[in-house]
Amino acid sequence: MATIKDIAKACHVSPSTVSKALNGYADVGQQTIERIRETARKMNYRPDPAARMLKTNSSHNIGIVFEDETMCGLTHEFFSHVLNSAKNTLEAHGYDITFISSKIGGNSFLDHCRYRKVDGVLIASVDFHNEQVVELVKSEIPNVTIDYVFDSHSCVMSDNVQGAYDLVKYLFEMGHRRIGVIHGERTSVTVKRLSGFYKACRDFNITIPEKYIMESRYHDIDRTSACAEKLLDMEERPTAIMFPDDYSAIGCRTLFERRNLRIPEDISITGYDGLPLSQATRPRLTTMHQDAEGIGQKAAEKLVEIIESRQKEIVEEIIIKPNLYPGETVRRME
Amino acid sequence: MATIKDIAKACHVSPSTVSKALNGYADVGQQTIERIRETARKMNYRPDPAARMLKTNSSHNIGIVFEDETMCGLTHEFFSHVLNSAKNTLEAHGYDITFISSKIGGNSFLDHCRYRKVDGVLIASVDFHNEQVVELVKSEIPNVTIDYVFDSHSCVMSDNVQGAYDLVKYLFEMGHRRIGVIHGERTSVTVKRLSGFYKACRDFNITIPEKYIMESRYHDIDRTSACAEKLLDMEERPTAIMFPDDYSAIGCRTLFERRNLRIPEDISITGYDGLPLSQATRPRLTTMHQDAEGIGQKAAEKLVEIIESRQKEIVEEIIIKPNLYPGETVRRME
DNA sequence: TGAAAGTGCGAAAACGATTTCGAGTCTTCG
DNA sequence: CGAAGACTCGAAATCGTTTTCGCACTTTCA
Repeated sequence: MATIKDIAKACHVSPSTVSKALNGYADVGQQTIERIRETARKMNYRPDPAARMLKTNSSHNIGIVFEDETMCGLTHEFFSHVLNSAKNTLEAHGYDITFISSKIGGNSFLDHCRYRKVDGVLIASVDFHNEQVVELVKSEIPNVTIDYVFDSHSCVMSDNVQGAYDLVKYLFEMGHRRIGVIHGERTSVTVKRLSGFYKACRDFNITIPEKYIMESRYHDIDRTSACAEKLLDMEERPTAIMFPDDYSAIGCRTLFERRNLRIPEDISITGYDGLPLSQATRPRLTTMHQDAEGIGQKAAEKLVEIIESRQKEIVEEIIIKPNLYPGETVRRME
Repeated sequence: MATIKDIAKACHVSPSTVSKALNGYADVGQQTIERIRETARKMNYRPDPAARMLKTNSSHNIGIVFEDETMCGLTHEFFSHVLNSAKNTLEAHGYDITFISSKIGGNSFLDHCRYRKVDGVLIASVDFHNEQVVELVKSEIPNVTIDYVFDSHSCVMSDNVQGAYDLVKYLFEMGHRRIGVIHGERTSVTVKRLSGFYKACRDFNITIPEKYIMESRYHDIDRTSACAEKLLDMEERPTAIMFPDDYSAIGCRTLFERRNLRIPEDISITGYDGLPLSQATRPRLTTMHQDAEGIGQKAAEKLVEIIESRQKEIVEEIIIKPNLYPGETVRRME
């Protein structure tokens, strides 16, 4: 690889001048700049990231914190889409990504970030009350969170209040009044969806018995299935069940089948996420589509903006609206 | 962060000695070594990766090349499992991972690898005839390929010959004689599966008309669906159709439904991969399960072994056997 | 006993960039 | 005409390691 010295020699200037020409310093002559830039291009020069990192403490590398309770990591149906889109966006800006784990470079996320000198970090799908995460968010490292708001920090959110609201509204319009809800663990996302749910119930004058609301975990078919079973066992069972996510909704169909319940004739169900898969399986799932690609891209762009403007102050809360996929798993009640 | 100099001062030795003590050089006294190691531990010292990288040209970083024809990247249902498992294994060995793209650090995979000074690279799910890939495999960078063998290079393979063979065998035993095949693009994996398929046909004395074998692409529901449609339109249609992968098999169920064909009563189908999802949807898909986690882990371990033993010569072809998930999408013919 | 071999350590030169500071030349203006 | 300022540029220090080489001292053995 060509180094800065090679270019210096070729242009009959000093390495300092080359560096300055390449980094846009003001004290270099106009023709010199052009000459240097030209030969750098010709020699296919790229600054050595190690050297630059050593000197400037920045790596052109973005950390990704991405752990969920079920530890499914990269295989997470929804977040893999967010991640993939963020990755593509970051690459387009010349950033590589590094997965942040608390087991490398120290004992915490922050240690790992400092160790690898990431320029910024994207935080998604974790327990935002985790003290390691809080420490990272409050650190000197620029960060953008996904689906959680910290005070005076930028984040990208899916509008979960509206999403849950619209889903209930749809069920209401289809004639459902007895609606069961199985929700995920009590994350901020869950809280928002529940608030949307309750708001809709008030607006449409639906009264939901306490026992219709059950807590499970996202992405956990076994546990969610157990909740669904309890709902089905009630003497006055719900006519529709809202699942925490598409994956568990699809996974729970085993249960209905075992009980000879047809969907949607005997029981209506809804998911959440709008995975491609939810529309590929039969009957098509009624679900709330979240724009995973949009979320990933916006988050990445925001982070790059913060990093390159060198001011952590541009705080913005970007909200992405979900939209309903009507599907075929909700029956119209007469 | 504590540097090597801080430790040198604390131990009243020179930085050189500290470095040597930490890196296991022989010319340091036994007590000196212990003293240095102890204070390094106490001061929570970690070598600066940038400095180390600059000097040694190695980054404790593993590159991942992972692009498929449909460009679904991280969202690929099967490979995300392979990847996730590889990632976990590599992290346990202290390696970070970096996705290799041809758009960063130059114009090719190799450029990017050199730019980031990755210690090794894991190559999966790409077009192995791509000249960029070939260049990378033949380069000085240690690498392990997944599902493709290069001469005198290590790789981890799923036994695709056997897998396809066993799938046909199962269909045969269930009484099927007219078996349609929709296979993926002509990668080495496809070639192996086809050879397993033909071998089984010979062994069981099944004659398959030419037109029953159709080429589609992996993971491409639209295209595969079109192939399936042609098979269904034949005057003597197959009684069973083998799909290239679970995802497209599940996706194509829209087609059967549209034609009022019940699975498996009217038509039998099989997938390939054995994704969790294939067993969560109804009816459970009959498919060949590949141990994605095992593949990822083995590949990672092999790569680490090659890197740390510093000899590229330990060539090994690790073969992972798939196993049949009988499922419920194949009908027993009378 | 003297040379050879073995031990333990440090000085210093890298690796490839960035950045400060000063120096030299040229213009400008009182 | 001389001083001040603008404009270009380079020397050198620095980031935190690794690694070579040489030096001093001790042990071994003919």
